[in-house]
Amino acid sequence: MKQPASNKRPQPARASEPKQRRTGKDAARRSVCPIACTLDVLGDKWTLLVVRDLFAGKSHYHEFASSPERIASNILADRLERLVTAGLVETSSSSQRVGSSAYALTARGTSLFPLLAAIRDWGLANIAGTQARVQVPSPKA
Amino acid sequence: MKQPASNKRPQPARASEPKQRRTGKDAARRSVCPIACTLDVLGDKWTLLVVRDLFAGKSHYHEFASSPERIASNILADRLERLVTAGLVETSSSSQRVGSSAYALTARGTSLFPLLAAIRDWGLANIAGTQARVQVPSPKA
DNA sequence: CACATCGCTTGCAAAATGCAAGTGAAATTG
DNA sequence: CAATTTCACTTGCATTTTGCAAGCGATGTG
Repeated sequence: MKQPASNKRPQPARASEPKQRRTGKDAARRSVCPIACTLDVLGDKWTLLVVRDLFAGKSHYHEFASSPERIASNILADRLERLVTAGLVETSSSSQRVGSSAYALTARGTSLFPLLAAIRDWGLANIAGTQARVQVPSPKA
Repeated sequence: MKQPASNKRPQPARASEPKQRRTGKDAARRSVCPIACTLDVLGDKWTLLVVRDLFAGKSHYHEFASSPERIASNILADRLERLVTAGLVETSSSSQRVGSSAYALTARGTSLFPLLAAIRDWGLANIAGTQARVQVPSPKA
């Protein structure tokens, strides 16, 4: 126990602070930085792959699940739920099944295209062996 | 124990396959998709914040550590090491300390700027309360 | 109506993360 | 120049997230 005898900051300990751990779905925003805030939503290895698949025209659970990266089923369900919560994806209940069946990007989700394109372009230019597949869904094919 | 009696795929079990778990630092590439490959390198909540700080001119460990998001020390050390391994960052041994002291983006690291800008722009446009700070390091100030 | 498929859940082990507290060397200070 | 402070990390540990396999109910199909 070394106590340098000064420099103590005993932290008054307000009794009603829940000791916020910065993790979990309800984690507080880390800062006001737009990069940090975007990463709070999209910053992991799977979310943007689901978005990529949505841009590629996929809409069903098993289509996402059968992408070459083989996302685990529980992770996929979690990411879809988060994307819906974040307002980037909506479940079109066209066939109104029990579980949600068809997913689609919202307008806000579609606005991710430049971001996704920048990531794709960087990968193509900087990682050997990568191949482009996703195309811009041409407005008037 | 319900065994549907058919549809069994007993997986011949080649004795010499190490049962690759797709996690850890040496995880294999998940696909040839440039987006997936980029996320293999940058896909987490912290890596791009370190890159952001590097673009903002920071170069020392304690500068990254004192960013508003308060990255944990062990995570910061890990991310810097990965960035160096990935060839995006180098330790300039200008003052040749024991621990590496000054970090800087390599040319490949600098090429991340459009990606980072796209993320920043999306955040600014789509997440309320975000504020831009990072500026393009003007080539001829 | 047996069976396959779809859209998820569940259980569990392994890995990553968050946090606090070191540690050792260099720089600073008295 | 001894004492302290700062810097750049490490370490230990609890909690959370991930990966993987399996299961499960509700359709769809032959």
